[in-house]
Amino acid sequence: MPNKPASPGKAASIYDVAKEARVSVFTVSAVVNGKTHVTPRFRERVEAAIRKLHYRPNLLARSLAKQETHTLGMIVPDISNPFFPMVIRGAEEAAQRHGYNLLLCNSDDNQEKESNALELLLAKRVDGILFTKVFSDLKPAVARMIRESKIPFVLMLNNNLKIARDAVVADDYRAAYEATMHLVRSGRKRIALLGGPPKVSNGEARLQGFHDGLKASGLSFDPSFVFEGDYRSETGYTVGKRLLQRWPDGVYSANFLMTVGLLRAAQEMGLACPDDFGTVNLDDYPWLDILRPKLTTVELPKFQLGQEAVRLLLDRLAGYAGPGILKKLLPELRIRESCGFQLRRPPASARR
Amino acid sequence: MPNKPASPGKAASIYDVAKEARVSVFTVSAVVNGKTHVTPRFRERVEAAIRKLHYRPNLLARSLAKQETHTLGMIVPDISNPFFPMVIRGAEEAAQRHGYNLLLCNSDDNQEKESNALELLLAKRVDGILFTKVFSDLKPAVARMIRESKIPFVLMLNNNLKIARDAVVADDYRAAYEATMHLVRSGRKRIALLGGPPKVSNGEARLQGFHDGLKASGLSFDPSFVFEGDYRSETGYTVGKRLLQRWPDGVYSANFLMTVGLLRAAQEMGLACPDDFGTVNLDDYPWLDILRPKLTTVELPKFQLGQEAVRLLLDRLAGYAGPGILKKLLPELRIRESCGFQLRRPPASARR
DNA sequence: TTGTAGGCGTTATCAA
DNA sequence: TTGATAACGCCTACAA
Repeated sequence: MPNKPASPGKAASIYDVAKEARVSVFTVSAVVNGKTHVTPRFRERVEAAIRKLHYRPNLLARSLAKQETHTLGMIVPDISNPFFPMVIRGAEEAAQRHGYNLLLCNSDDNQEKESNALELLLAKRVDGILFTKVFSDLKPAVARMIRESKIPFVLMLNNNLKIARDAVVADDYRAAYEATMHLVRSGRKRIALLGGPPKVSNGEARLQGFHDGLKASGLSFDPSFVFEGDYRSETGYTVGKRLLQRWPDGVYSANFLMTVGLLRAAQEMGLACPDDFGTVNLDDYPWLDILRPKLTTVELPKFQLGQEAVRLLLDRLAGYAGPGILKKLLPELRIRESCGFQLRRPPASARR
Repeated sequence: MPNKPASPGKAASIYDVAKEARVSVFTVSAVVNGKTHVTPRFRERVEAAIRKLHYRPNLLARSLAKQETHTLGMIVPDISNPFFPMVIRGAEEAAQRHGYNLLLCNSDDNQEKESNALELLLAKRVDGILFTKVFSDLKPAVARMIRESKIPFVLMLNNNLKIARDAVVADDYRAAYEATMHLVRSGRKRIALLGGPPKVSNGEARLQGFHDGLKASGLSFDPSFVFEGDYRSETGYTVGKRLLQRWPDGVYSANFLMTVGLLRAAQEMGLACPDDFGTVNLDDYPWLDILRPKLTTVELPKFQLGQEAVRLLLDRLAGYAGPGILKKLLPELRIRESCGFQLRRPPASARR
């Protein structure tokens, strides 16, 4: 039974348009969805009515009817961590291009918020979910929700394929390896690692890359030069102090915020970078070039990270049912000043 | 007529639960929504069925039926501009606390994307919209959409109350005034303004604050020391070069990204901060303290900006129908090193 | 090519 | 306190 006529304070519905154009809702629907089966005269009448009533399809109703929302959920730890905005832009760009929208949630790497976010996304019936999980384990309840939900998940920055079938990660082994090699190339011999939290999927790879980089350079691996942080600036500071007390001459720091803390600790201790110790930092930002010294970094392709994740998700949505896919994104070493490395060696007199 | 029994691949509906618990959908709905009118025995049966079937209410259907989504739309120029994440967090926090979610869109300060974003939010039937608009004018079509939509809008960083009834902005007059005064206090006499784009709502206030600051200090206002940018780093660089060629000894730069460009330009020109020119930068970040010199800034309360905006919106949603409200957030001067100002004057021998 | 009517999963109004 | 049943706005077989 058709709805009532458009009341003054409410948005026009497809029925209002149909009545105004003296056609059926079917015809209106056909016009709105760009079907070709409509006679020009009818089409014009409908379009005129749409303009007149300022009709705008109700996406809620459409989603309910079609059983798909064309919306992708995305859970990130914290949008105010400067790492994530570009990941989100990458995801958004890829999603938009295929007619999908992004519904974003912050989890603060907190089990409960994570669970709430997931609950919300599932209740809103998103078509698939990008789950960015840097550290901490999965609450069993959350793991179960993922398993029981019938929609595809793509894990980001976490390669625990027991959680989801597909994942896209940075190649942490490679990043640590490259960083370590560069520190060695810059003449460093007592190299420390300021890593992420322990027991994380990428922690092992990073440690291994660090280890192998030292070995390949003929240096020995000393576990007491390995320090664990949690990617936050304060921790970079406190752990950085302990770390610097061991007098390393090189540090690989596994994210930018921790590097900020590390440099603050160094300053308080009267240590200069790169003179007293060199630094390679994971992940780069356009505004870093006003830092002195300019940071030598291993950049992860953040934008691409988001893009690829969406691509995997859309493949599943398009029906791909093959085995799980793990994409590793290659990091890129960007040599600047914080290691004191020069491609062209300075004259011997000026060498350190 | 009740729906079919739960098919294997689909989520359980309220009907499935009702059948499983041998009650009506009404009772299930009452339990789900925490009504008190349900007999304990019925309630238990329903809850057991919910657990068994992993039932989760479909928010699409609920929104359609209740004609409200409990979702607020938010349009920001660019999430990867480090200014906005904290604004978003503030808005999100306030929204969550009142049972609302945020649906985020990037406009890239681009008329078409802005229009698309608005269209999407309206089609998704959000209950209200936070519209962050730093610069550029409103396309007539967009202005019309806002006017015709029956939902409340709150404008952010833009006080054009012809667009929306309520708005929350930073006090740009005050920020510019304070910054200018501080530059003068630091002994600067040839002070330049690196502002935002022209013809923007806050442009005039900023210019006036700058002007009044000079006047109050007995300095004369020279229009050729006023430069216009667009809040991007590249522009800070190019405009910064022109600006520095006029040999100012102080610059008020109206956002962080432009300051980055400005400092890069200065470096290329062999100019040192704060020795050759002092700088006050609008808007502060926790990781700025590893910059040398540490930037003296006028911070805008970003988190609070988002919070207050949501508060205004929720007031409208709660039925407030009074006159429009314009909230101005007071900036906060944070004195550090980039002006060369010392609270405790150094011995005369060391003075500049 | 166009129209009719039933379904999507809720809430809400009336009866019972 | 509970239960049928009609909205909510759209899509889509199936019929005409």
